[in-house]
Amino acid sequence: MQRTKLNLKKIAEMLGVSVTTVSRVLNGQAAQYRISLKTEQKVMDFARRHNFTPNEIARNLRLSKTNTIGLVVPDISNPFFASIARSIENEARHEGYFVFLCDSKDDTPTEAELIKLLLQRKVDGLILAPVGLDATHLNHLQQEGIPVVLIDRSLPEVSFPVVASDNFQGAYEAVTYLIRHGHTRIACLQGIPGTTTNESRIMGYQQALQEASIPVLDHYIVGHSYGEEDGYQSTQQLLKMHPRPTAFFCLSNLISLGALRAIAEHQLKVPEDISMISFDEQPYAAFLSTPMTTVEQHQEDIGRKAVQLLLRSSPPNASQPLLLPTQLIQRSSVKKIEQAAIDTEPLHQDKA
Amino acid sequence: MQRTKLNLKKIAEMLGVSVTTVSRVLNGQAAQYRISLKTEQKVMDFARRHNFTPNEIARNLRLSKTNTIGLVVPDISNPFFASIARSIENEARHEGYFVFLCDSKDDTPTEAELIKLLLQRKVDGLILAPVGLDATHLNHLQQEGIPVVLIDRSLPEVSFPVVASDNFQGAYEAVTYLIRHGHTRIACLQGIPGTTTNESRIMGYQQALQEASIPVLDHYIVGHSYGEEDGYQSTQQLLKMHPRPTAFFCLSNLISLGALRAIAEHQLKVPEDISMISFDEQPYAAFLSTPMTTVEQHQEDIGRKAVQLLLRSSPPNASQPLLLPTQLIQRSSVKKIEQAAIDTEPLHQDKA
DNA sequence: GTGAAAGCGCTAACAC
DNA sequence: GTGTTAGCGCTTTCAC
Repeated sequence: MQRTKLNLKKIAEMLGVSVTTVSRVLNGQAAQYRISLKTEQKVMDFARRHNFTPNEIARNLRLSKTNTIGLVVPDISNPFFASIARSIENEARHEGYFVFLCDSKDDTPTEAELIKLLLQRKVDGLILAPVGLDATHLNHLQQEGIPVVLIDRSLPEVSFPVVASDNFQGAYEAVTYLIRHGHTRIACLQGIPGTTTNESRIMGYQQALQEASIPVLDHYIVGHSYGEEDGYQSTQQLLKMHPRPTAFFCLSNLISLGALRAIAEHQLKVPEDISMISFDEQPYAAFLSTPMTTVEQHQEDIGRKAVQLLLRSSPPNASQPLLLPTQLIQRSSVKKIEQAAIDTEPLHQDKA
Repeated sequence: MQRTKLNLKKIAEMLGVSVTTVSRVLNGQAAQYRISLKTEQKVMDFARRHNFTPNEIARNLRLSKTNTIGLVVPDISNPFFASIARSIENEARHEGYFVFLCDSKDDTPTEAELIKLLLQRKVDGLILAPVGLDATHLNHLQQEGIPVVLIDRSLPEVSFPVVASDNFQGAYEAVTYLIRHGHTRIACLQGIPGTTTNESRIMGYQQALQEASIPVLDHYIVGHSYGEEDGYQSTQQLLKMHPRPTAFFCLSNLISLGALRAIAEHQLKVPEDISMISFDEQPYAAFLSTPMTTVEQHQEDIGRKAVQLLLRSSPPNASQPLLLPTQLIQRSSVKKIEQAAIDTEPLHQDKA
């Protein structure tokens, strides 16, 4: 644009005013400091003409505030986190913040490293979807005095505010639905064992079974991660069992995709041979070879709430996790099994 | 951690050395400046014990370098861009950069605003997937002297380096494939008209038709955006036509989802009634009610190349767009139509 | 081997 | 109404 980069000082010199005045005008404090309209115009005009805006880095340093937040997610290519990221970016920008996107690849050391670097970068806040197995690096964080909000997953050892779906309730409803359709041999294809999200869902699963007096079989709970491959492996394992489960409860969209792949390889059909319910609603769920019954989470809400909590919360550490409701979306991946009759009162609302 | 935040000066005082020395040690320049091992150890130990790292913002200001890059995409919740974002974040971090995630919502003014703010934030580089209809704000950018790389879409008026799929070739192969399966009434459900990505695909589509001496019908090219709803509307429109197209070539994953919805509503089946090929391979493509034949793009490569180009390119403006090959993934959404025989030599490799 | 001091560009307390 | 100036925390030139 111009030979030498502009700055407040140069502008002040050129305009014959002081740096202070330029700064004030540019920050919209002209009125507040009773700067004459003439001076204000002069500065504004110049800035506009030369397309000048103050150096943010200098402001950041001076004000000890960067207007940035760090977002760390396990996998941004997972549509679930992509939606959350979108919502967070949106909400943050409305508040004048930019967000650093970081992908931890579900690896705790990477997560710890990212957090360290973000702090070094002086982000004003941190939104984490932690891997969730180890909390030592998070405990460290507590003393840094920087606002932190956890999303999706949490850790018992840590007392940051949490925004997540009501995983217990979502799982409970899904499994209850399966039971009402006559299923008793219900497998659970889990995500990462030991993480709060996973455990809440498992508890919902178990609770539903127990209430129906169906024994909880440990070997019906399989899997180690939320990925596609894991769903595939878990299914291979489950299909070998005798008696075989009649229904799969998959704890993520990717797991269910892996399960579908394995089921197809075995020439089996959903729901004729295997009934299925999957966590995470997806745009394509309705168009799968068998439209999938899903437990929908509201990513928009999770993201929005997380930012609001981060930016507005007066108490740095909230106590109660903010649990957002899920919704069971009924399609046709669950077969009604005859021999069970149970009561038939409607429990869930339809959609789609 | 400690009462008053540490900084170089305080450390220097406490250790009885100068700020310079502390800075040098912490930057690994101890050897270079022949600092005594004793001093070095003293500083290092202190830093480690107090978990001290230099304030990045201050460094940024001093060095006029932020080690950040801005990423602007039209929709981060679109799996296509989510994958690219992941790849970019990864590659960038390997190079020591952080990335600001920005979602333009396919809105040019928003895009322009974001770019302005990112420049103010002094990002070291910009990776843009531009909306692609208006280039005025990008022309502006040219003079800022900041490295810019465009991905996915480009603009004729602008001369930034571009990394994208070979859209012409991808479309050409897909449509040729349809033609070889006997289709002549092939509709194209396009994205945003006037954008290079869209036009390249349209040209590939037309070229394939022309080579087969099939007339190009303007009213067979429908749609205005890459979204699901647009695919739905376009399909409604196409299904009303007489004669009806026998094949749909959809220019995005979301468009094809919308098309599937409309087709289902009309009680039609893929591929019996309508054959389909969709741009963008997706994990679920194989599990749709009819496994979808797709044109796969390599998002990983796009992201990686973009970062490399951005960070390594000596010439600020590259000339030739970097075109990455696509791959046709054959599944079963294309029906063979009898009355056409054509030659049968194999043209494409299979996968999945 | 080490240090003093200038300055990156900005804001704000304090003057007048 | 406007200006002077002291830093924010760091790097680096130049000096010894």
